[in-house]
Formats: sequence, structure tokens, C-alpha cells
Amino acid sequence: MTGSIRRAKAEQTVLALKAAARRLFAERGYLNTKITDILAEAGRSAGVFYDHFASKEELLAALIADFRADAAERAAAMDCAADEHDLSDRAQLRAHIEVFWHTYTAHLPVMVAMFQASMVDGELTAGFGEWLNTTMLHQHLEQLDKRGVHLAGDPALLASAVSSMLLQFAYVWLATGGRAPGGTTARSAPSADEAIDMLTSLVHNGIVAH
Amino acid sequence: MTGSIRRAKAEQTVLALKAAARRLFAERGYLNTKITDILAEAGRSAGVFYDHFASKEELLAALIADFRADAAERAAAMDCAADEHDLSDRAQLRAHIEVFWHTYTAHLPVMVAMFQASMVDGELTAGFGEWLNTTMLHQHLEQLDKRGVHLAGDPALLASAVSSMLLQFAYVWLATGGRAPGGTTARSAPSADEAIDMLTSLVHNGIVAH
DNA sequence: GTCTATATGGGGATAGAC
DNA sequence: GTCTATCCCCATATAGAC
Repeated sequence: MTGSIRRAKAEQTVLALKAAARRLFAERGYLNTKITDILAEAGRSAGVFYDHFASKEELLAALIADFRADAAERAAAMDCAADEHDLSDRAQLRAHIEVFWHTYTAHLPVMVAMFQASMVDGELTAGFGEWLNTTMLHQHLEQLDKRGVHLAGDPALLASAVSSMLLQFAYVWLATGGRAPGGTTARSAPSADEAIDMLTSLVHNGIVAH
Repeated sequence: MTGSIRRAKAEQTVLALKAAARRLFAERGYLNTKITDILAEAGRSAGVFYDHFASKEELLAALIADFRADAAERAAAMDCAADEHDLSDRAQLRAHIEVFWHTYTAHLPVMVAMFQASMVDGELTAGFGEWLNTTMLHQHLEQLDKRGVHLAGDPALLASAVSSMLLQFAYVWLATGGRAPGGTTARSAPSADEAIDMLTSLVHNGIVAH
């Protein structure tokens, strides 16, 4: 049964490489991380990487798959179908944003990596915000629209704007280590809850026409 | 007077390099543009680049300087001091967003480059949105706050969120060639004016508490 | 499955002729 | 000032021993 032992060891190595990659992506970013660095961080030596992944992109794809699985689970944990939600209800909206925030936080390395990879790839640029944009926002907004709520603009545009804000804001906030943005205000650093509240208010008031 | 001739030729080369860089940044992005490419695009040969710039970053710095000059001019053209503005007035807010949009459009290559460079650099990540964030937004929001307007959150956080939205939305919109985001809606592509209207409504309603 | 050693190539950067 | 030629570093990727 040496076969299964070998497989187990390989599995261990794959996990070690993924873990190392996540650490480095969070620390220095995806583009600045060389395959060599990942190997070193994982305590493995040169050739090993290619025994498990064809390229750095493929590793990222694996991480994204892991992320998607977890994101789907978190989304499902919010129970019920999209048409039962009502984003014009503040509490529900906040719950959505909170899920987004915690998912983003939990997968920060992958988020950073996707973000940076999309800068270079072009193919990914358009498709990047989709898990958020289409999955969570666009449909909900269409729903509201059909339900007769007078929105601030075209649902697709609105969804794009809101997801842009959430993604970029979270990126700046988290990827820079939670330091308060702006910086001129001499206050104690705002908490994540404060940020989520602010985002909730902004979106809640912003998406409907007044 | 060969000295001045040489200087003039050098100046020409610098301009040619900058122009070539702008073209390529817009076309394939900053990170994907190699120094070699810029030289080829400018029709110059290998060594020339380093006679004028120490690195690609330095070239970008020069482009940013050009941009800042123009941006300052556009901002000044909106006349008057910051404390005379009132972002809670929809027309004034729209004018601000319009200036941002047109400035962004006019300097798309530099915007793309700054954006991408800041994503990778980390040093720049925080500092990137500042011309917009601090110059235009943060101060205005502080003003409103002091004037007793009840904002949706901490001015610094709000400013960061709004600038995040504007930058990311414009990036996705413009850098991907103005293709409509989302894409599932089978409508004719929305116009820039439509986008600006939407952003105006979103911000206008979003920043004040209701 | 994992290691060491090494081949390959792209792109940054410089030297020196013109 | 600009060109050609070249160096060199570093990351990717493979070969083959263990």
C-alpha cells in the first residue's frame, strides 16, 4: 500500500504549497510572489512545485476553487432564494454586506491575488467582480426594479458601482492592514463594524431614488 | 549652438517615449508593457530609454506630473474654494463627478497605470486615491459634517468608500473599453452620461443619513 | 514523491562606437 | 543624443538521481 502513502504525502505537499502561497499573497501580493518563494516558504525544494501545479496561475485557480466552495456555503447559510430577499430592508442589506466582508476577510490572500491577476490578465478583468456582482447584487436589484421600486439607475450599472465600491474599499482597508484610510482625521482607528455600518447606510440610501 | 539642438532633440525623444507609453498603457496596461515595447512603439532603439528615465516607474512619475498639472487646472476651472462648495446640492455634486469622469477619461492611460502600479506596490495602494479622496472629497465631507449635516458615517471612511467606487467603477468601465458591466441585461450599452447620473444619485442619496 | 542540478529565455541595464 | 551590441540577473521549467 505504498501507493496510498505516496498519495497522502503528495496531498500534504499540495496543502503546504497552498498555505505558503496564501501567506505570501497576503504579505507581498500575488505578482510579487515568485514560485521560488512559495517553495521556500513551504520548506520544499526547487523542482517540487511542478509535480503538483503547472504554473502559478493553476495554483491560483485551485485557491479560487477553495474560495468559491466556502463562499457558496456562506451564501447558502443565509438560507432562502434570491427572490425572498429584500435589499431595501436595511437589516437584510447589512447581513449581505457582512457576509461579503467576512468572506473577503477570510480569503484575503485569494482576493488580493485575484485582484492583481486580473490587472495583468485582461481576460479576468471583466469577470472578476462576478461572484459578487451577478450572484449577490445584480439579481437582487433586478428584483427590486420589477417590484416597482424606483432605483437610482440601471440595475446593471448600479450593481457594478456598488460591487466596485465594496471590492475596492475592502481591498484598501484590508490589504493595507486595516489602517484607517485618509488618515488626516486624528481619531482612533475605525472598527470593521463601523465600516460595515457606513457601507450599509451608503448603499441602502444610495440605490433607491428619492 | 549645437547644445540647444541636442536639447531639443532630447526633448523630442522624451515626448515620443511618453506618448508611446501612454498608447501602450491604454492598450495593454502598465504591468504588461515592457520598456522594450515602449522603445519599439516610439521607434527608438534599445539603450535610449535610460538616457532619459532611470526606470519605468520614473516615466510613470513624469506622466503623473503632467496629469496633476491638468487636473489642478480642471479643478481650478470649477472656480472658488472648497468651503464654498456644497456636495449635498445635487447639481454641484454632479459637476464634481463630471470633472472627475472627464479628467479620468482624458488621462486614461495614466489612470490605468497608477491604478495597476498601486495594486502591486503597496506603498502606493493607500496613497493612490488621494488626489481624489483628500483633494475633492474628504474636505467637502468634513465641511458638511461641521455644518451640521448628519452623514452616513465617519467622513474619512465615507470619502474612502466613495473614491473607491468612483475609481474602480471608472476603471472597469473605461479600461475595459466602455463595455457595459454585468452584461446579462440585453439593453443597448449605457452612455457615460447615464453612468454619471447614476453615480451622482448614488452618492447624493448615500452620503447623508436618512 | 521529493530532491539537486541545470538548461532556457526574457527583460533590465550598461559600454562604447558613431 | 542616439545607436548597436552585449552582459547579466533571475525566474521558469525540466532531467534524472534517490
